Amino acid sequence: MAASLKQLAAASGYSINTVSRALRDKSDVNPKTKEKIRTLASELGYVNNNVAKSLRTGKTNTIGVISADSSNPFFAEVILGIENTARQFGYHILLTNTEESPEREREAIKILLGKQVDGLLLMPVLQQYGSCDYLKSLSIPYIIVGRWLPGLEDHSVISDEYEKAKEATLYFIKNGHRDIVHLAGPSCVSSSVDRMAAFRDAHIETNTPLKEDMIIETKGHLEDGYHEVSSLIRSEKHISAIFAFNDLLALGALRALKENGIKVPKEVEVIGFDDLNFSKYLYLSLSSVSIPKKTMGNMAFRALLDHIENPKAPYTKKVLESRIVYRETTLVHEP
Amino acid sequence: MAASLKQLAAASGYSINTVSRALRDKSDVNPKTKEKIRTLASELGYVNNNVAKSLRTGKTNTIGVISADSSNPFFAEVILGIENTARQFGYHILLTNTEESPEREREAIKILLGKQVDGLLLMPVLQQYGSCDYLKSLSIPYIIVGRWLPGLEDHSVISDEYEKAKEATLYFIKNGHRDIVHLAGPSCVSSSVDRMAAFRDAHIETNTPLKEDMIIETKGHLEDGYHEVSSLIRSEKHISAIFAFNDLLALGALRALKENGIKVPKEVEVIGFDDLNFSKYLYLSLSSVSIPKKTMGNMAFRALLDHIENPKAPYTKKVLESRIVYRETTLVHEP
DNA sequence: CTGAAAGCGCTAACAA
DNA sequence: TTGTTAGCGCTTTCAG
Repeated sequence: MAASLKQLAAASGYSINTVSRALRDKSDVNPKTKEKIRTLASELGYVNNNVAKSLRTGKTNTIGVISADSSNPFFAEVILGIENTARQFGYHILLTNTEESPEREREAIKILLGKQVDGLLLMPVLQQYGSCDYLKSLSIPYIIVGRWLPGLEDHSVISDEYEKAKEATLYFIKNGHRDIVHLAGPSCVSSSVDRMAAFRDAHIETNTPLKEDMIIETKGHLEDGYHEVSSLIRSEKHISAIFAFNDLLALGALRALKENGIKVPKEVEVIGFDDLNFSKYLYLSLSSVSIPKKTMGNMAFRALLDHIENPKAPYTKKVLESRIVYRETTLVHEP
Repeated sequence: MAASLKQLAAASGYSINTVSRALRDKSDVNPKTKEKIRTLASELGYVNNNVAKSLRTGKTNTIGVISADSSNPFFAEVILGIENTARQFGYHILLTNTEESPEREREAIKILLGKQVDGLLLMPVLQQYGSCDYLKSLSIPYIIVGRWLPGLEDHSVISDEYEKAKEATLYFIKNGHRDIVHLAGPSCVSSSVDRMAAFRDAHIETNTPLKEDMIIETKGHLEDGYHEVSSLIRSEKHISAIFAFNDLLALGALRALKENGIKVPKEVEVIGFDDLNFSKYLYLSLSSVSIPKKTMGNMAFRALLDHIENPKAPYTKKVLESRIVYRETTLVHEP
């Protein structure tokens, strides 16, 4: 196994160079020679050693993908979009998870740099001290997917979530809701910040009083939605609507409401975020802000590729349009 | 950026070799020398070039992971288990999706071999012609995750799904069901084969008549469950229970039942497979065969690692125990 | 304890 | 059209 150019050269009588050029279909090799070498290569099961090639060319055709948790359906979809597009362009992805830990994020970047990836696609956490500086010092291109980092906004491929989060909140307010709970995401994530800000701003702009204890920070997990809403109900606080940072939280919340005999959407309306694949198939199809996840992954890779191929090109922020899909967890919805 | 050993050597006055050995904390380097070199390295932002290292050592500390669709929550969980464990052992994963296409599977293997991965973790499709031969000819170790391939059973890390699928079907039969629909998975996947066989065998062993048109092959997607059950209902075929190849199909089926005003579990009982994270939080928490997905990924990586470190070790099939979780979509369930 | 030299497998510049 | 040579950055003998 693992025949090398050297062996092909020995077996064919040509030099290593000629074999290499033949295999890469260079124009200055005699077609007949190519043919001979080609057949020999496939007979011997030759596989080009990309490690050696990369060392020589300085290109690995591999990018690093750093996500918080690739099993989260949102990230999973984005990553699929990335992988599909990358493969199409002859790139492969090295995947790492950080569980939103800044330390692991740093470490992941370092390791991926060591592996000489051609670029980085990351969903980073907001950090206190100098993480941006670290990124800024990178010599390879990088794109931030679905999030932003202060000072690096131009590196983002992101959706218009602030606008849509506000629209969702305004929907509630206009419908007369005054006790809207916001199940927020982790504060170290830019999307949490944006969605929460939009939630607040919608209240402020409409002069709607907002009780601070209606904003509940979570890690964005399924169980969080369930537990937080369960305990909210137990505390007998009045809830008339729930705006969730993501569909997982919304799903947990719906379950908690159901267990407590609270009718959705009559007594409580619910809007989630991300529009996961299963959301429209739930018993009560979930109203949600629909983010084009695969497209986001696709665009992120293409943006990265642009910068890999043209390192001097300036970065520009890319904003994808999302839209609210009103389904059965809201009173007003499409049929 | 990208300081090399050479530059560190020049800057420190030591030879390349000494710098290399110091950085790798070899015992035969003067501690003070080490210290000097270390600080210099971090000042210059030295990052070890793993491509060069791999070329020299013949190890990449990277494994290839080939899945059908990493956005499918089942695979996503397994992959997370793989990635977490791999990282723990200093390995990284190169992820590729095949969408159950044999051609893409072959191509993926070839590319990953070219990238010199130290091993392969795959969820392969059953193939007609000689795919096993291809795998058998590989010079690197490989483990088949959650599936099997004829003749390569020893390479599998898998769950006892045949047994549990039979148990689930028997549950239905014992409860008096005679019109049990099986929403099957794609026939090119071993788990579909096993679960369907178990479904049949349970009927045969209990002398329960089984109508062929109650077995419906699907691609295992959410929409398939919804559409197949919808059209089943439209055709006015009597259904009293549904055994789904996976939870996604079950979820789609539940939605179809709900839209048609069919009560679960009173009129139709449903059991899914995989026990996805969200299944217990559904409006009707879903009864399902619970596969330890992360553990499976974990074990698969460890098995692979064993063979990477000890290439001569014989392969042995590893079977993980799964269990049926009876929830609200079955009449009998835990509280 | 440190250094010199070889070479992993490949591609690219240059010669023939 | 083909071959020679050098070298990517690292680790690994082997000498000193």
